[in-house]
Amino acid sequence: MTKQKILIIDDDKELTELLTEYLSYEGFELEACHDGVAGLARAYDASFSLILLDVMMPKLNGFEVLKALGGQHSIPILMLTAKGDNDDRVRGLELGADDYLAKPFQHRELLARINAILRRIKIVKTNENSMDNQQINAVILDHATRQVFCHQQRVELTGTEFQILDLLMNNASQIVSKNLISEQILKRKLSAFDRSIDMHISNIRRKLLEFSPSDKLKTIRGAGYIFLTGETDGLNDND
Amino acid sequence: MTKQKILIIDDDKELTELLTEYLSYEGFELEACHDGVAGLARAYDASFSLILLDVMMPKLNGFEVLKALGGQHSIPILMLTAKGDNDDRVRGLELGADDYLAKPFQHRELLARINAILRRIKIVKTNENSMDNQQINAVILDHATRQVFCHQQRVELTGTEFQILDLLMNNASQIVSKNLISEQILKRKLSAFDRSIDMHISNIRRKLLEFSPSDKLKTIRGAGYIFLTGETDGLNDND
DNA sequence: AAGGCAGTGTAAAGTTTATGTAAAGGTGCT
DNA sequence: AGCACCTTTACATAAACTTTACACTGCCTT
Repeated sequence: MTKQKILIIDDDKELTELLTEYLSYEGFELEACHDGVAGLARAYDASFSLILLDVMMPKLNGFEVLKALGGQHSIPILMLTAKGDNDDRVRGLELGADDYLAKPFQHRELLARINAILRRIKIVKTNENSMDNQQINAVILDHATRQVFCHQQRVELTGTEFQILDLLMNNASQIVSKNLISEQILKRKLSAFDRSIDMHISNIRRKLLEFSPSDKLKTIRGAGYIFLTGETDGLNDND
Repeated sequence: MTKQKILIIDDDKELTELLTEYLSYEGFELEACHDGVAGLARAYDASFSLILLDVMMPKLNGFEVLKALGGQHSIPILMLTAKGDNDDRVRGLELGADDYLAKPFQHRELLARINAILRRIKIVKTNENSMDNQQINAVILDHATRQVFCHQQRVELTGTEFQILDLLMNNASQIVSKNLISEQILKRKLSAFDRSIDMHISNIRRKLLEFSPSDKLKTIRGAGYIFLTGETDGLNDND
């Protein structure tokens, strides 16, 4: 990953230099603006990961910059201020700031707050792309793409096979009856000589076994099937 | 949108009741736990949007809960504490908290901080899915001019085709069901033998293929379509 | 222990259903 | 009317699902 860029908007040049040095040392790339107008102009550069915004500034103060950005700005903003008073804090947050730190502050706290914001954004982004996947016993099931992986290898399943495997994995280590599978997936009562489910199970088994040494579906004669977790749950045949 | 749920973990029952009342009034749904163990158990319920976590608690304190959650927890955490000292704040943030508020606090500031965190998450999520001018897999979609380019070549799409491609690209690498396309774009329920979407997809495919060697729309039989990113995501047919 | 029986595994054949697409038909706009 | 677009129809094809058939396995009975 490339260095993350931080924009400092603060008229206190001594402070910006100090912060530049400290945060550079921590692995960020810094850029400083010394008044609100210049800062606002740079704030639209999407390459910044975060903005440190001072409140007391010439031309345009921090609150005015926040207002100009409209509260829905895509770059997170951490406000800095000499005043520590409550109303200022609330006002900044309500105008769209993500956090608020009163001067003077310890560098370490600033860093912790910066990292907290960036970390949260990263988590959200990651989660967006890989939400409802479950992994059990080397089998990964991805609902968004309807893909299945077994030991990191792509397994091609049909829609019904996918649904049955999903059902079994959602009830891993528990017996799932053919009856339930039939009603839940095939949307019909299981009738006397219906072998469809046996066939689907057989196909899932075969496809998974291409990439795995052990059978992950255990048959319980007369009762149904179990998806094995692979842990020592006494259900495994191969141990 | 449904109410957002907040989990309060704090042994001070008077405080949790007060906060429950206040935040309920502000449109949140609250649930309280009065010790770290119970709170930790509930913290895995993904239906919560945010967790308010007290530091001083019986059984398991706030820091221990944070540690147990492992710093990569998908639910944002706002720490509450009686101590206002700097080291505690930094420690909480470094352990994975998103923000830190010292007791006693004004309700309005708490609300402002909660909203700041939730707002940021919402912005990130929205941005992830709808850049105004996105390019995926050599296909550029420009909303401003409603133009589409494939490998730098202009592709003439009709309005519906554009909207469908937009929807698919906004959910690149994810299955988009015909049902969703129908309701979202055609503004009607997908009925039994409606083949419109198949036709639109067919037309988009044909037009894109004029300028690209590979089909960018993958059919998932019985489930829908996927816009392929072209990266090695295992979805491609041509590799 | 042998035999029978019901439940299961699976290859292969048979059937159904979803999709691709050309072409015709409809709709609304200029 | 002419045009652009959307929808419907129709048929071909491919994929998925079910049924059939037979082999096998475990369990019960005798």
